Amino acid sequence: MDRRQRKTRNAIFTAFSALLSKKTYTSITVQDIIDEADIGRSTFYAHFETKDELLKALCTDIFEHVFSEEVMSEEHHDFSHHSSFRDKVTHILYHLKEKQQDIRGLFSGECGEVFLRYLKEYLYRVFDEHITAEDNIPHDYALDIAVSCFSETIRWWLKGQNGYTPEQMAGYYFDSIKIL
Amino acid sequence: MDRRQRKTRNAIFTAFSALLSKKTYTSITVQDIIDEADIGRSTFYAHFETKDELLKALCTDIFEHVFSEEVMSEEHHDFSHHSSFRDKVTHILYHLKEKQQDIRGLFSGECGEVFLRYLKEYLYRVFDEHITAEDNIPHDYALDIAVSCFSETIRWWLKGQNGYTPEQMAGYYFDSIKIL
DNA sequence: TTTATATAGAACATAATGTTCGTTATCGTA
DNA sequence: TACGATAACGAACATTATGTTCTATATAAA
Repeated sequence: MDRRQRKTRNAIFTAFSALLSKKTYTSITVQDIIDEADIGRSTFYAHFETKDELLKALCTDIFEHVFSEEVMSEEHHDFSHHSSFRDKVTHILYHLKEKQQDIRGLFSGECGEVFLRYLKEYLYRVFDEHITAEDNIPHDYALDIAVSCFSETIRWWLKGQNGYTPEQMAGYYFDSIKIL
Repeated sequence: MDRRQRKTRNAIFTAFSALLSKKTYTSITVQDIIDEADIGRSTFYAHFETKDELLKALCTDIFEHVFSEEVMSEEHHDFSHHSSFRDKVTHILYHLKEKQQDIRGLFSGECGEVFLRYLKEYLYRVFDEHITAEDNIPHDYALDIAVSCFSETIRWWLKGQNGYTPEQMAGYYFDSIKIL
């Protein structure tokens, strides 16, 4: 990828993230992004067909980090092997904490729908093997519940003052759901 | 309220619901609603300032029924007294089933965000007194989990072929969550 | 019947989207 | 470092949807 393209793409992402922390998704116009990123109009459309595409690209960008195996900070190194499901969950929470600035704006408002759908797509893949068949309860229902409870846990965590550690949140999560 | 107003308002609601089952919220234009409802342009704006206001009004309309005490069908008469929390939940599920045609379109797509926020507002009020303090788990977190798991239960239920009864769904719900 | 008001519908202003194209700047490479 | 490719610029334009205004007409309530 051309250095100019990388630079522009990055400028758009940064501008978009900054705007999302100031105003709501629908109220942000392409013009706003162009002004904030300080790029030409046609340049924006050369990169993204629509504002929605940009949102999706930003989500993909974030999730590629959040669900990566790599270890960023020192402190959560212990959970990176994630032998157990609980360790895996904790590992994801550490990654989310690192990206919390970018994520906060995405959770609320109208783009929450898109963001959540993407988040859940990833979570379905990760959680699937860990949800074991329960008596009477349909498997896909149990998976739905496990996934949406976890995304709700993330939302609650990031929305607050964030005085809780990833380990604590994993604890709350596992203490709330019977089916885990 | 003038009979003409009632008629128009109803035509708009019906048209909007019909459109929602065909296409997505953002792709629906005011013009689409006007055409479908067969009303004049200025008439629409006399009733609703924006498409979002219409969506909110429709949600309010539906929830006023869903969370009402009244009993519609015969079969769920037994749950209308809702002495226990479980009975109350079952009662709500019966009401949701009656409105399922209107609700399906609202759950998916971009208006899902708005619909869910409204749904959860009601659920918070209903559930609050039934979520008792647990050891270690913050009360508002427990409430969040209870509410979002229930709305996910509803989503899962209405999305499927709906071969499950309200009683069964209440059962699944209570069997999934520890904190109830 | 009368009075009030809701609706129809055309015309208009506004605002955002998305495209086009000639020019300029920057990149990767020979 | 010079050259060819291509990305960015930015003005101009077409298109589309929004929301407003106004007058004539139809319908409701009394």
